[in-house]
Amino acid sequence: MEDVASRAGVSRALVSLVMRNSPRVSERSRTAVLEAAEELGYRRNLMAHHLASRRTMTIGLVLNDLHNPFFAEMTDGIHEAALEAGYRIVINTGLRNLASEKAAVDTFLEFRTDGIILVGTELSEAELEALADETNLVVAARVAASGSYDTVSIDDRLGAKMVVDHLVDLGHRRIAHIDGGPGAGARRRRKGYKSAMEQRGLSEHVRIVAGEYSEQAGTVGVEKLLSNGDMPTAIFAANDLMATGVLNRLQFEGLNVPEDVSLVGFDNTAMAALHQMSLTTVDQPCELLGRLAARYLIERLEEEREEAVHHLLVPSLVCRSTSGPVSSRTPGEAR
Amino acid sequence: MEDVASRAGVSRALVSLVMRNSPRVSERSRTAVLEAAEELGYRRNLMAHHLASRRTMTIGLVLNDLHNPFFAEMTDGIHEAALEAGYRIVINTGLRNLASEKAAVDTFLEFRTDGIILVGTELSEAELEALADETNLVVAARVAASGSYDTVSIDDRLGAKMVVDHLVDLGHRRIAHIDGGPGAGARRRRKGYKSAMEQRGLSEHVRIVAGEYSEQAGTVGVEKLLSNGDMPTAIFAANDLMATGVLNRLQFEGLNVPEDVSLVGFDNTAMAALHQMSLTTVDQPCELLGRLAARYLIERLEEEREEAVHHLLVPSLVCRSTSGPVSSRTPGEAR
DNA sequence: CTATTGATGTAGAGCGCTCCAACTATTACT
DNA sequence: AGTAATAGTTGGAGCGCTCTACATCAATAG
Repeated sequence: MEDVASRAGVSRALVSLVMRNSPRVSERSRTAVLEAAEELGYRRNLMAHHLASRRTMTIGLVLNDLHNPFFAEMTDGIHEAALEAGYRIVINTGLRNLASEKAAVDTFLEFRTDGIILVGTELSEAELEALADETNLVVAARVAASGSYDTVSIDDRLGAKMVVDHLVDLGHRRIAHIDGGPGAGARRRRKGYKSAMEQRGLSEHVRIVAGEYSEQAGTVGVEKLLSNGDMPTAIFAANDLMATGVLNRLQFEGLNVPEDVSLVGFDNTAMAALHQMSLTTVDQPCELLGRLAARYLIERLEEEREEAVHHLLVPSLVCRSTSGPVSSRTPGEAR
Repeated sequence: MEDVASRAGVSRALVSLVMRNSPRVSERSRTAVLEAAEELGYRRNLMAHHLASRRTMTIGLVLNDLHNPFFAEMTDGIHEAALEAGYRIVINTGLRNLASEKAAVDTFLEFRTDGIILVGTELSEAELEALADETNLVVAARVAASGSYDTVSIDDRLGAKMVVDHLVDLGHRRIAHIDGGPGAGARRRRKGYKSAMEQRGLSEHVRIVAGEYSEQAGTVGVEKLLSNGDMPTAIFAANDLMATGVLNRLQFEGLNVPEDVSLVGFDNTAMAALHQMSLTTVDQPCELLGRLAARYLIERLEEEREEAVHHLLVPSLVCRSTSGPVSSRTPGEAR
């Protein structure tokens, strides 16, 4: 910077002003500085910039699983909104395990990003609370009632209820759910499933198989269902990724979808819309969720809002071809 | 840091040593410092740390498209290798367009990450060369012979040749290729396709449709093929993502795969293995590619290697159910 | 002709850390 | 005891920037 300054015949401070394109610089010195910088191949050092200004204009984004298209779609929304407001995004991945997620968060904390957006976090409420003490926090794809950080999510419970209602309306009674374990919103989807089943008088048919948000878990889930009592006539998979595993395994076992077993997923990722899958699923407006998450974080930064905002979006059911009326065969002989 | 030092009854410099866990600190002062830090909720400031040490121990990773599972799988490999060597990864996305990719690169340059890994870049050779002048650079999923940066890739040409040979061996002659436009390796795949066709004496049947690495492009590609002369008996899509679009559209048009048209993709992403797709495709060892990319970059950093390394992996063909012998119907009447 | 103002420009302290050279305390060896 | 080596510790300069307070100067006003 010193070099650029002397080359342009101005002071270091002036170069700094030009770099931050301050309006109080004359056209003449501005171009002189810019030229000098260009000639010297000067590039400002963000480390020093941030250290001195105590602002990074950077948002840390922690994605739990790069493999799930849901996160990619959400990122698009966040990216766009952040860019519009002049913020830069830096991503870290949680790799679907707590330790890496904490490492990712720590990195951002040490980098002093202006704020953090957690998408699909597996941290406990207490940990989130502590984190919100240290930085500006927005949690996406998870519901919470905290007073110290914002959340943006769809109503997972309602989504699960829609699934159950849809299936029951098609005549299904024995509807199993393969859950998402510690995944984002998984608990709520499970609860929603359970209470909806009870509401429809099907408490005795509630059947929950432990899983996680992965294709693999879907495969395993089907195996468990098969080896373990009557096969249900419908399966509600906790997300689309898992649903692909379920579909795979069902077909492998010679079961037809939806004739023998109906299948419903959750997320409505691009994958679900593929002709080959054509999965009935619950739609989440991913991009909108992302935009909102970014917007709320930026609000905290720019307007210094302190009270927490909790935004719950309403999901909708997208009916495709993996769900259909319950078959006329006697239940259980599907195998 | 000052506070921690005085609380622990030592000097600032000692606290710094503890934070970087230097071995030349006595157990006693180490625990004293750690305790004091804990009590004060002290967290070192990476900005300052990096500024002073002129090392960031951070690798900038630019992914071109979060939506393509190929990138996710590759990231796993990079992440793992980097972590083992004590480096931290920060991701930025290029959003499949040049401007955002440049912005992503600029961010890393300004952040002074120790090096950059570009996965599936669309930058020109000249731009890469210039970039390699400014930082340590490894380019993955792209072939180049530069002397100033490393590349790690599979042999796209060979992969394309394998596809053509496979299809020709099945009796196909009219094999079309929907290309990947500016995408990583797309040019080489196109060239490989062309020269393999020529080698097999099928120059007259070479037919290339312009596309890009997206599902959408696959859909459009099929439309172009349909509306524009004889339908080929086989389609070679530039990557799996695009192949899903192709498959989709073919089925929508009432064409059976592989009876009417054979389809082969490229990448062997998890998607291709799904029972619903069961796509014949060229396998890229993504994780290995990632590991290698990270390793080469770290070599540059730690061993100050200067000569460029170019690592070309051999792809392999995975035959699934979208490719089969050419049908006996007269070509062209498939529709 | 001096005072006021607004537009530009500048010096210098400081952001939170690392690194170097130097210093002290301890142990080892003749 | 005397010297050397080793281990542990420290002050202060400096990383590359921003920010505050102030300086300069031409234009306008009184």
